[in-house]
Amino acid sequence: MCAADDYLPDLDVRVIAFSLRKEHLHVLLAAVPGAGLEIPAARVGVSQPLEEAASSQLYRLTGLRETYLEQLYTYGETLGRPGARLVSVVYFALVPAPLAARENHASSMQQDALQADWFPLVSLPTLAREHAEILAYALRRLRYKLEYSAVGFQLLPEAFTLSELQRIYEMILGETLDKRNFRRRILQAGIIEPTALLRGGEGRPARLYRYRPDAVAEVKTRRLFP
Amino acid sequence: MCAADDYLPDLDVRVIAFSLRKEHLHVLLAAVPGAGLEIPAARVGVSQPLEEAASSQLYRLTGLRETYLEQLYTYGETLGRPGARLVSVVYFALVPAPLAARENHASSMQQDALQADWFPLVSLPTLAREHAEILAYALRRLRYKLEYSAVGFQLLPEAFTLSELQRIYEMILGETLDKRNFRRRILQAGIIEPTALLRGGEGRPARLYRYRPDAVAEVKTRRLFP
DNA sequence: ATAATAGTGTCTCTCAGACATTATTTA
DNA sequence: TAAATAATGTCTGAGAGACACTATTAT
Repeated sequence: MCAADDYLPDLDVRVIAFSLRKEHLHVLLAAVPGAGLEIPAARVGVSQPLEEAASSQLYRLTGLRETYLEQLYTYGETLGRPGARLVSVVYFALVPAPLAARENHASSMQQDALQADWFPLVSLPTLAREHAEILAYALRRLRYKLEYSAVGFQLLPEAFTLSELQRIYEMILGETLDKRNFRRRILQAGIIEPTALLRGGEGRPARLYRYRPDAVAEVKTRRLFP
Repeated sequence: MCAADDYLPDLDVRVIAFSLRKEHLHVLLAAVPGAGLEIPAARVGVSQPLEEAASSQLYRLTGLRETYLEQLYTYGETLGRPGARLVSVVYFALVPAPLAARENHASSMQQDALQADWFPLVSLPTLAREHAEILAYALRRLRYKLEYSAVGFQLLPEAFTLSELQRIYEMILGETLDKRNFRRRILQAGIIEPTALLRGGEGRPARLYRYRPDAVAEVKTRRLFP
């Protein structure tokens, strides 16, 4: 035991990763022996920046870099033993939907190493400690962010159709949107642009769009108050 | 030295307190011997919730409870020595403007105990380490929050005139607002209500308003994207 | 009476929201 | 040719933003 222990609670970094799989929003959760399902955690190395710890944890989990990652909140979790403290800096991440081909491939291999897996947000199992509340807060923030920023694209592969994009918005917001209004507004915003490609399938082929890398991600929200 | 030290950076809680003094926005800063001016910090007690540590720090600094307090961000600060880490959970607080009578009274007594004092945001002295950036971020968040929530009232005493309220908005947003539009919108929002009182002075006396305690603090922002 | 501050109404233009039909493909 | 999905335009109502004068008090 160390004298300073009184004031040095344990510290880790956790990542809530959202992704679309099979038309539903999923989260990445880790099965921790003896504790149940948790938001996956990682220790922070000496003189390792917090965000980098989160980012390399996300790489370990998904095999992806350069995904959207943002600090969410810092929780002082109460563990079972009295006096024991765990401070978790929680990040949330948006992981692009996999192309159909690699869906059960490279990424799941990475996950197995940490016993992490994707769970659909509808019909979620019981989580450890306060993790259900933390996750609920992350989802609220995601919904809220979707309303004033362009963050939705981070959940899609590089090229996507407007119908796919609309379905994402509907899925996260939990309501249906008018097709014409949706297209008008999303195109006016000037953050996506058409490509020369079409995607075939059942019905008329759809034009593929892509996110404009030069576009400002955050749109200035109209001030309303006052 | 303890074996776990590698993974247990030092942890504290800091509070950025904004307040209006003499027609300018001020911040509370502490002079730390050997380190210069800092955002005031407090240790977190064993099994003390983070927010409570911040809230009692704010009480120590200002003598006030029940002020607006919100978690801002968690920084891993780099100290001088290599390998040394300090993780700070930073909160920001809005402290009501003092009534003219008690301006240099009870509250400054409390501050002296911790060598903390109010500094105007215009013409700010040099701060320790990364604290200037952290403060700039807090100010951005305050501006942003002002645009979609009712948080501005937290900087005023219980009763205030519409002109005073408008000056707060102008001061924080750094732009002038139209008087008639301001009044129309703030009254339509239904979060303040007139009292029976007037405040005299030079010129026509102004009606006093107060924040409606039953009002929803956060107004739903019109979705814009898309 | 003059200086200082409080208080009040209208018009225009933009944009969100509601709404139905045609176009192109595969089976 | 039927079924499936993509693509497109207009009208209306609400509200943001621009704008100038009258009212009430102290000096």
